[in-house]
Amino acid sequence: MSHFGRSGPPDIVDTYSLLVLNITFRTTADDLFPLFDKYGKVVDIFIPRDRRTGDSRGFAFVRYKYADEAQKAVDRLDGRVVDGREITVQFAKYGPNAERVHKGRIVESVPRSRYRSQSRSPRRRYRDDYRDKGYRRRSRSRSRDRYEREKYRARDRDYRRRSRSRSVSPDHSRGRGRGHYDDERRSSSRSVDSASPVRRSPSPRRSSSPHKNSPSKGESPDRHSRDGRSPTPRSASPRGRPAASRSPSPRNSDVDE
DNA sequence: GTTGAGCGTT
Repeated sequence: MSHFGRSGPPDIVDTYSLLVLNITFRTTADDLFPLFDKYGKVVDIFIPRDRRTGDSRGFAFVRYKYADEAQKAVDRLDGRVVDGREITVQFAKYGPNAERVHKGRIVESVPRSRYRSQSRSPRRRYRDDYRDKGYRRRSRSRSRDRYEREKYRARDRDYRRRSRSRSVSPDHSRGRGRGHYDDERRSSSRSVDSASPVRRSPSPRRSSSPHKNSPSKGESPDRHSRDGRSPTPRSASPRGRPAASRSPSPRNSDVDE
């Protein structure tokens, strides 16, 4: 996707690619085009984007027609603040096909015709390539990963805490004084046993209406539900319920109220 | 709505 509407690389011959780093994630080729075009003839501008989300990766490739212009652009645009961020302009080191590039110009191309004969060149599809490089380079968002990790850790912590709760039980260590106290302990243990390992209600509140709407009037919203159609309009076929075991309240039909 | 080392598309 080039800025010129062409598909793929227009013509990498006699073109000098510049790598623009540190650009904002919102910066597009349209924003970089005028800046780079001012210093020379820009052949094409390409900004790699994530295939999953489609977001910019934060860097772009600007191809100039002449090396001197590219050099000038690098010298003039390198360190320029674009969109509130300092961009880094430098010559590309590698080409689109992993070719060695010198000053943005491809000086060494991969001899695919030669390797074609040999099985040394495995047919790496886009998927494979992506899985090899893309995912590894995916650590572009450290904060996000950290956030996810934090979440995970929180869960782990909760889990651990629950486990510890049981371990803390002194009844295990208390092997002394087992008189009538035993009864009490048993009672307590039983209580804890049936409350701890099973499942603890994280929300003891009866607030079952998270709606921010606070009807001061004595309106009955449930009436709407009841009076309305089926309380569980999950599918277009209310009768086509293949799950017979999914009846939370079998007396729903009985309930007249 | 967020992020930030790096090298690319039909």
